[in-house]
Amino acid sequence: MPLRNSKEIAAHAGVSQATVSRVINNKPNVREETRRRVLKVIDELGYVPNAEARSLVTRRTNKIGLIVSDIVNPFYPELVESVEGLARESGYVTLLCNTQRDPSKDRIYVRFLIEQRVAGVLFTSITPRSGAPEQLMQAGIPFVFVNRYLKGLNVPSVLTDNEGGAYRMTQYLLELGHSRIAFIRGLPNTTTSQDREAGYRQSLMDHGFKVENVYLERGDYIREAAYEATSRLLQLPVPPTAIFCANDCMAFGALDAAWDAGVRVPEDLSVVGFDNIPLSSLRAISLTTMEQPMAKMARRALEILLDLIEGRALPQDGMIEVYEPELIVRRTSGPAPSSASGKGVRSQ
Amino acid sequence: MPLRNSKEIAAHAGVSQATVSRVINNKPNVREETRRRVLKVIDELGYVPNAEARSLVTRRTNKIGLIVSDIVNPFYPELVESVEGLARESGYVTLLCNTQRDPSKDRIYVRFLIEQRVAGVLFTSITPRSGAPEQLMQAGIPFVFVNRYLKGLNVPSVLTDNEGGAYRMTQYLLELGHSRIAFIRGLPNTTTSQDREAGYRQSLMDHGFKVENVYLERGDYIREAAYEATSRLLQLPVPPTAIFCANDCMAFGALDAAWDAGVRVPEDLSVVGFDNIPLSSLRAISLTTMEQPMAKMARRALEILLDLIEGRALPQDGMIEVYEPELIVRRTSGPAPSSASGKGVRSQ
DNA sequence: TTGAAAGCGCTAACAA
DNA sequence: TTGTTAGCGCTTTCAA
Repeated sequence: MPLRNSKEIAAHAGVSQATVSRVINNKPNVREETRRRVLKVIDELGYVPNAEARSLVTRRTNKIGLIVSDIVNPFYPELVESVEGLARESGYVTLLCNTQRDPSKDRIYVRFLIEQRVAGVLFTSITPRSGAPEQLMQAGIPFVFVNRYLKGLNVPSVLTDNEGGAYRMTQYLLELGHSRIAFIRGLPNTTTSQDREAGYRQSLMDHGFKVENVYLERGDYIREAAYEATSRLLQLPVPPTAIFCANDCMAFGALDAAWDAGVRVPEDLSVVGFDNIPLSSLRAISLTTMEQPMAKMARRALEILLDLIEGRALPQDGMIEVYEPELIVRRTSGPAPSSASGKGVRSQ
Repeated sequence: MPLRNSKEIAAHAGVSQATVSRVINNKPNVREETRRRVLKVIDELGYVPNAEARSLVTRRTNKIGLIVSDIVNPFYPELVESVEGLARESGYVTLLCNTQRDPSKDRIYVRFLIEQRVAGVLFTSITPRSGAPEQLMQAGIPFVFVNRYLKGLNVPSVLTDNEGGAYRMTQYLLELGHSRIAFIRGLPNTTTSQDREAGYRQSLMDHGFKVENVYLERGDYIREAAYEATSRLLQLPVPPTAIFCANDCMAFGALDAAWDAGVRVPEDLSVVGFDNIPLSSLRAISLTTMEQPMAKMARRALEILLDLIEGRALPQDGMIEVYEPELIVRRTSGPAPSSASGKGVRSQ
């Protein structure tokens, strides 16, 4: 038995379809007794209004698109939970789009979302030249960036001060006496990785150190790649005494690589990350990292999106909100090894 | 500038709306030249068909609902990725519903999904008496259970042999010489927790041991609760020598508690989990656990759902597929301490 | 091969 | 307070 429609409800209740519409939308000007009668029929027949038909005539939907690059990266679930939770509270349903770290999927997903006539889109993992923002602009659908953003585009964005955070993290390591600090990059095309690298570079330079290319590795924000990168770093003639990973996931990979190489952390090698994902606080990991207030940022980004959708705000130039990350010192970082002059840092 | 509609395309191309419809749906019986002309106009005007209007007339949508209880639990993202990925490949968009471990939200979400007229729903975290299955049945919307299921209801389900897995895990610990094995339950209303507990009990009994109530604790599938539970267990006059947690997340909490209590793992205490989430393989954790092939199970569950949706199958009695979990022995489990006769197991 | 017309389920003017 | 009517954007007969 398929679903009922409002015409059937109207017939059963002996009223017009318009009155049924007024009742289900809590509109005024319905006699109390009529309302009760209609509600009774709705309940008895198990009627559920059709949101698609409603959207067609009201020209508004209660769907929002959420695009993430890698739901399996423990960084994203908190963000997703936050967005989806607030969306539901606000009457919106979330269409999840997981691009599996493939920027070319952005276009495909955005096309999907436009077909669905979503009210707005939240990008957590935007990359340049995807064409996705242009598609949405042409369709007149508002969107907001969170986490990553695009430089030079006036899109409302909620960000962490990645450069400042990385600067401070690097400074923290320098103050511990480390002079050979490696950096493992995230995905090349992302502002998060670029800005963190910039902070790392600036901090080194400001403190009188040179950026050594051998200490720059690529990790693509994934654990396995960071494992490989760390293995390479540890085999250098003069290995680093500290490794700064552009996110926590990669730091986990780095810790594994150090473990397998017999390098003690933090005695021989300091490893630090960025994000402070929930697992980083496990006693057995206890990763030093920069905490991003992702839940808060995600909520704020959705708030802005809802303001845009519901006409409470217009996208203005430079609507960018920046949150400061916080240094969380745990047990994977420590003073540079005293014998830190050459191969001495390696215990194997 | 809002989006175009097919009428505008028709006008610009000098054809009827019906022809535009034929073109965008790749229907036959359109002259090649006409097709090209229409496609050109579509491209120029940036036309994107409206899925909602289409659904209204075809009476089918390409939306599926995915209900998870706790996206932040690292167990779920893999499942979500798998479902969402296959859904997109099959032309469906996924509406994500995260109940935040609150079964009463099931009803609210299902109502949402019915309003959206989703083509089908995948439950990963069903609990009894939510009313959600009944809602969907009345609406004539097919659904499938994966991970958790409901006994006595003939709903297609894709499951792990939780009881068998827990039985084998308990046996493994018994064979290591443990006689005081504690069990930390998951959420009470879930078949996963109940079945794992049943396997634990059966295994103890089959090997001539009694189930001691003091060794049964509640952990609700979350790390923090398992931390507390473990702390209590370790303070018992005769503490357990092994703790079997109903999922990996809780095992992480147990490891933290042991750490804080100065109890060595696995020398003084073995800790094992269930799931084999990606982080369990970290060297610093190295958790012994039962692996569930979640990605595979999720894909299979969605396949079944799509078969149901697209009429390739009917929900038959007992459409239940069971996968065997696999014991992964790592470093959190070891022989029972030889001094395992009283307080000796505690090092602090 | 193409077009005209009807209608999916709903809301919103307007009229009563 | 309630009903009538038109129409949102699309597909689908049926006829040409």
